[in-house]
Amino acid sequence: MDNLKEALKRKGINPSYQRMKIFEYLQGNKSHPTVDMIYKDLSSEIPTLSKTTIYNTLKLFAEKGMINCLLIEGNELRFDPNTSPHGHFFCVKCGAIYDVQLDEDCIEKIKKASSNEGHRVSELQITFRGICKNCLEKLH
Amino acid sequence: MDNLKEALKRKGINPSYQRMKIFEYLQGNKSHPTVDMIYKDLSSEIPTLSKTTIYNTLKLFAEKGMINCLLIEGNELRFDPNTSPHGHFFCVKCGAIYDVQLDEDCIEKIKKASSNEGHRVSELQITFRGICKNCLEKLH
DNA sequence: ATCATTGCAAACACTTTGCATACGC
DNA sequence: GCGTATGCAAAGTGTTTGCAATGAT
Repeated sequence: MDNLKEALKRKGINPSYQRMKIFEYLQGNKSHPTVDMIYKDLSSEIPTLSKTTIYNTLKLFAEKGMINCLLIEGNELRFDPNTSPHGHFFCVKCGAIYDVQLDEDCIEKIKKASSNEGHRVSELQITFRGICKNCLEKLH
Repeated sequence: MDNLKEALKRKGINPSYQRMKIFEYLQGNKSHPTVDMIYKDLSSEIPTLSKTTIYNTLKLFAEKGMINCLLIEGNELRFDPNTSPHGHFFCVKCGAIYDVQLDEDCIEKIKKASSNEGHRVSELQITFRGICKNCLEKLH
């Protein structure tokens, strides 16, 4: 718990109990959870937890560059503690989201395509949609 | 108007007045409009037009592969009549969305990265965020 | 007459806001 | 004690649904 506290402090974030718990949850959960998932999973441990706090906390984390907000499916935000450049595969069948490692050269090349048109690119989101490995196997 | 009618028929879509008008609007408007933009722009011409009809029509067009639905910013769907593979640049300052031409080889390479992990990719969305050319120029 | 399309109103789902309470130094 | 963090309730926003009215053949 102390290392969580230190990690938040280092980012200039006051390490309250809720913030530490949400941060811990994100670290141990790479499934790109929604606010609702975080709420459901943590409210047994923190019965008074409110969604407002989760929204506030995630917004704060995102502002400090600790997590990325993803808009992948429907109207639900998802949160990703992995801020290194990578893509996401969304399974239209089961709704799972997988990280996809991408070739660095390709990412640079693609970023340049946009810069070349005169825009200043700060972020790049690459999202795949299709049917995931697990669902494909179940079809047999 | 007749060529619009034919285009819809060819796709197996009953060419009602509303559908033709919405299709025409999309053809002449490459700014990736939202439902609200379409509604505001067309309701002067079609005073009885309802958003439900726009939603229904766009859903139908998307199912027939005539347009793509984009989830780029906030919680608003955007619609793109250009179904060839390309990326989108979203300006965080003015909200404009630009098409970005992408290197075909790169797209193929990136698609493979995901297929290699065992998933079956059917769609790929590439979205840039940053400050657009116009806004950069205004900063001087 | 029949079937598809339209469009209003209500329901929904996710997010944000306003504000009073509780917490921590 | 004071400033920040929390959390309830209400409002806001985009989308979907239910269903009656309309339109086309």
